Amino acid sequence: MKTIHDVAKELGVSASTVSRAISGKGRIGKTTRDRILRYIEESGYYPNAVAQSLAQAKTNNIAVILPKVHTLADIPFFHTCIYAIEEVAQANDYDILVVVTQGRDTRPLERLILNRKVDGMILTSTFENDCFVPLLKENQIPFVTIGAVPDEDVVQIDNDNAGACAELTGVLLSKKIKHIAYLGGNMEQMVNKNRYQGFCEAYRQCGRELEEDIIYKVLDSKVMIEKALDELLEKKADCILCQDDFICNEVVHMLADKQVRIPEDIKIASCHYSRILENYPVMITSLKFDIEELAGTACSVLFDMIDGKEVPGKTVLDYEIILKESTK
Amino acid sequence: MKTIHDVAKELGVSASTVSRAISGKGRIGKTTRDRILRYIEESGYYPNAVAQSLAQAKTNNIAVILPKVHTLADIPFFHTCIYAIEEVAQANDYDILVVVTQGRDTRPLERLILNRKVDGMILTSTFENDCFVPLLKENQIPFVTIGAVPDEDVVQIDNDNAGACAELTGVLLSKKIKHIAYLGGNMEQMVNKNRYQGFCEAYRQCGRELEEDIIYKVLDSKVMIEKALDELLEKKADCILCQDDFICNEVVHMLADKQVRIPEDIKIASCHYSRILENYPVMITSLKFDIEELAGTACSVLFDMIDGKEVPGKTVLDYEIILKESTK
DNA sequence: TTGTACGCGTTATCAA
DNA sequence: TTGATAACGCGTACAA
Repeated sequence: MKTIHDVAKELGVSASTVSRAISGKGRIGKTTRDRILRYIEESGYYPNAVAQSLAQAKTNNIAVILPKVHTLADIPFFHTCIYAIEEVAQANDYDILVVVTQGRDTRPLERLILNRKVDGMILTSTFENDCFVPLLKENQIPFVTIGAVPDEDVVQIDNDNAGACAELTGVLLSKKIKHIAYLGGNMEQMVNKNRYQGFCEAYRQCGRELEEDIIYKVLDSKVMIEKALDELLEKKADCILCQDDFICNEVVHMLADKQVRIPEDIKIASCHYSRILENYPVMITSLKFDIEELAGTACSVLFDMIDGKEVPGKTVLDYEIILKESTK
Repeated sequence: MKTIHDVAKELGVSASTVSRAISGKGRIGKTTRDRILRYIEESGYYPNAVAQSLAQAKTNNIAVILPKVHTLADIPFFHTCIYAIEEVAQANDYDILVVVTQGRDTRPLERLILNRKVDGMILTSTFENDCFVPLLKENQIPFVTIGAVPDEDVVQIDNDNAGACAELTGVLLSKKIKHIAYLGGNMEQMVNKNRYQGFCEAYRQCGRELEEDIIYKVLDSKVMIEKALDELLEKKADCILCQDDFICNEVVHMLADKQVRIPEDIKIASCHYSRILENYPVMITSLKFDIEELAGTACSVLFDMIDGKEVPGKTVLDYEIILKESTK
């Protein structure tokens, strides 16, 4: 492989002149610069990224931190995050390094921090009591989160989950619906917590009392979902608001098994639209977020941070409410 | 950040001694080595990966090349690839760099090659006339493919798609099934080509003629699938073999719309089991491949290549035939 | 405007 | 067994 010295020698100039011609930094004569640039083009010289990284203490890599997920309902979100981030990164001459973390195991992240192979990181999942955030702060790693965190001085990009859920709930309440059951799980995840807050907020705004007996907040298995479902059907709920598509998916199938019709017997809405919802005979009312924009924005903001620019502490993105037959 | 020289100075030894203590390479006294190792442990020194990369011409990174996919049927496969590769990489002290390519656009790959940020690559998708393979060969990049390629001297890890499809077809033929319709799309993808070959092979082995009029090989849109479906129903096919889950998914929904019952009116089988198949009222007969093993093996083999070890030209992994009610 | 010399942090070669 | 020194390839003050 050809080095900058080879080019310099072949052109009868010094290596630093070649370096300047490439980077555009520092003064350099127009003639020589053009000559060097042309020669580089022809000879196929390309700077060694690793050597650049060492000299400039900048890798042009960022890390995308993913949680370990396996359910069909969760996969598309992170898939879209990866693809959207990769696209923005590519456009900015960055590469992305993907790291998977499991639960509260911080070791993969610690290793990544020690290795210093990246200039910044994107957390694609956030928890109320997040163990990754303090680690990154301590080590002064530039990072952004996709999703909210309680910590105010963390740069976060989020959809307005609370607002969206409040509006959706409000719409449901404004219909002739009497009893909305809420089916949620894993309240440590910020997204879920915010959605539930929005749900409560809508009740407050309408001056209605929450019906605690048909609110389920810790459903983390199919068995629990089914139990909750049986109960709320018993209690004559006339609508089910599902916190995410995993729950929604289960509910739709269980209702089909039980011969309960949507929306004739009970209405259904989900707080997240993923493609999995396209697979039902009945279209589901849901909240739709632009994940590409979410992740792409997160990436752009991170690059600004790395460049030392001023960035907003929190970027809140919009949502859409998709009304379909499931709540007709 | 502390460097190896800092450690050396603080310990009153030379940098090279410290380096030897860490790497284990070269001779070093037991006493000094232990002393250095202990001190490193306490003081929290950690070698700079970028500097190591430069000195050793080894990045300890590999790239995972992904095609741009968006359908719910395709996403889980690549998701599992990423996660499985990341796990094996992590265990071998490697990091993975994810790059997305679109169609036959080789620029992302060219950029990656020029940058030399990785020691090797994994192609997660293969085509009959692949434009990435020759590029990597020319540039002498160590790489493996997940999926087959015609080029014999490419190291490839694949499931026995042809064999699996042949066996599945054989099973179907051995039942009282008379007319199997074949629904396929995008024959440039090696996996699809091999499945079709398996399908044909099964007919040959049974001494039966292919029924060309109910074989569809270029279905790349919902409209085309629906047209094919109408035709084959007209022609009294009694079973449909779907080349992948995207097609299977469409077929299942279209049949439901048309009030055609599975398996009473027509039987269905798919050449790929993904979680999307779990979402139907009727379970689908299908081929099941262990994607984690597939991708994990690909990664291990690549590491062996990078280490200069001898590796098998082609690794063929097994499959399972899952017989369900859809072909009862 | 250009060239020289040194630093980035590590490994490897060669003496001692 | 250990230490000095030279790579690895590039960027950049500083000098010319």
